[in-house]
Amino acid sequence: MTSRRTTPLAQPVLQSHHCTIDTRLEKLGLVTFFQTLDRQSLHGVNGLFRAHHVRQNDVIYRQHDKAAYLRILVFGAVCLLHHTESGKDILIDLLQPGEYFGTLPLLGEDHYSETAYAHTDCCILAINGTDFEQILQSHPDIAIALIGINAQRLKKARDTIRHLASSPVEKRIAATLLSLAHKFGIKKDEELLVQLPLSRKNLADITGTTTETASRVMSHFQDERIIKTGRKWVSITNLDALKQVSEH
Amino acid sequence: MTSRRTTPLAQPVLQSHHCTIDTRLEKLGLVTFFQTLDRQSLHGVNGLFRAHHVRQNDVIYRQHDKAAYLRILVFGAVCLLHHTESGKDILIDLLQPGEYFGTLPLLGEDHYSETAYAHTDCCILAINGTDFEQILQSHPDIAIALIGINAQRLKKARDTIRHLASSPVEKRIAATLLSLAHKFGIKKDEELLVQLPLSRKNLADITGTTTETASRVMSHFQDERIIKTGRKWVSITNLDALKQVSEH
DNA sequence: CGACGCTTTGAAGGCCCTCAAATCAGGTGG
DNA sequence: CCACCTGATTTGAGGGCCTTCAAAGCGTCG
Repeated sequence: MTSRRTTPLAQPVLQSHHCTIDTRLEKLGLVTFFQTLDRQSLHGVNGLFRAHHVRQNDVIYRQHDKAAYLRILVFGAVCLLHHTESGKDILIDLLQPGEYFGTLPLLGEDHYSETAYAHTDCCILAINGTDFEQILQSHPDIAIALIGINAQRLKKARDTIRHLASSPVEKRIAATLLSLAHKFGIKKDEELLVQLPLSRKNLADITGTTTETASRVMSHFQDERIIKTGRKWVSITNLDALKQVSEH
Repeated sequence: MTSRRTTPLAQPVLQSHHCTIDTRLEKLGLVTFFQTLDRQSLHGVNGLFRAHHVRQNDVIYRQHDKAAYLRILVFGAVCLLHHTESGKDILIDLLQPGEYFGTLPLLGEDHYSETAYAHTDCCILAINGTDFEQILQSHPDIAIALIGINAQRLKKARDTIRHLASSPVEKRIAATLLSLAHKFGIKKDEELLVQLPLSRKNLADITGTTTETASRVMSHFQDERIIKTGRKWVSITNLDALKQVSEH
């Protein structure tokens, strides 16, 4: 290690083996709505997807573009965000491998209502509307599972609304850190490291506040020994204290 | 008219004919996810629903109750709201006839995540999980339509998030009035009357503000001749001006 | 008519945004 | 390996939007 890096984040690199048939099948099987499929059906479904590699910060699709593909993240992290007329961005979600995104006219939306970009280097599978409709028509189970996933997402969105409408910034940020730790956290020593580049601006866009306020809150949490944090990384050192703040 | 009522709202009364077979079929057919069914299938589906009458302010189900029925509103208006620990309520949605609400474990949620109550007297159809699963399994079209409806709801929730995170109260209230007018508005003279009891507190709970602030904004709009308003009613007199405020 | 509850209005104060500038980490190229 | 440069983060001061608390006004219903 001759490097001077101080970030504790692992920096995974996208390699060819991430898109072998085996990995693809594994990730497809991970997607909740394909979980009921056996290996053979999975093979059939796999053939309908095309794989793409995208570099960090590359845009995958833009808000208002015509909805053309449903996508599944195989490797990396994808960021979904809304642009508002006022210029402020809202970070809707950060996705991990196995999650789906994008939409299709078939699913009731003619245009993407958010922009998706590669938060890190990514490998992504895409399927068009015709092929996906074929899958849904022949596997009602998958359609039902998809309904369930969407219900979860709706619930999550409503939680966000509740927080925005009734919680002060400190509480919202605490709740956001907990949810990110739940999704991207890995145990490291006695800490819970959020394995994901996460800037103050990212945090601000998730919680609907400003970079400066997010910074102030994070500094405060660090003073209280609840977290350790640096440039684009966070590690939670006192989970209970953070929960306390988020519930207060 | 010997009454001293000054509210311009019509006060529809729940009567027996609202739950005749014909009305039930009509409303079932109205629900987006049953739109593809022919009359005969609709008859079959209808047999699986049970009708209930509820009085204004009666609770239909409570947040955290075990999810047991999917419901369809046939007559009246239903109000969905979240309770927060801090005691503040968030009004998620006001439903009109033809909309569905409630959920089922089948759809990915074991418990209701909001409370539903009758905003006016209502007639409601309910179906249990077993029967609904049977419908979904035999009609993939319906499952797909349901996915579309949920996508719409998710989109709407994200719009709300965007507004809460980046718009001042006045803009949020203007947007809310427009959306309510779109859903419940009826032309009356040169105005657009929102045919729904709507208190300042209701408005505040939808927009994530307080009764007092909602009142101040509404008074301001009335001063500007954009709306006419009174106890639990609103009528929009200058739609363009309201749009202007909401877009600013 | 009388009372309850919805609505309005006022004043004070706090939370958070805005604007501005300094500091710092990490990558780059010499 | 070091100096520089870019972009992220921190910190401060000021001010505005909204909430909170209080109290008065007024429509509706019994």
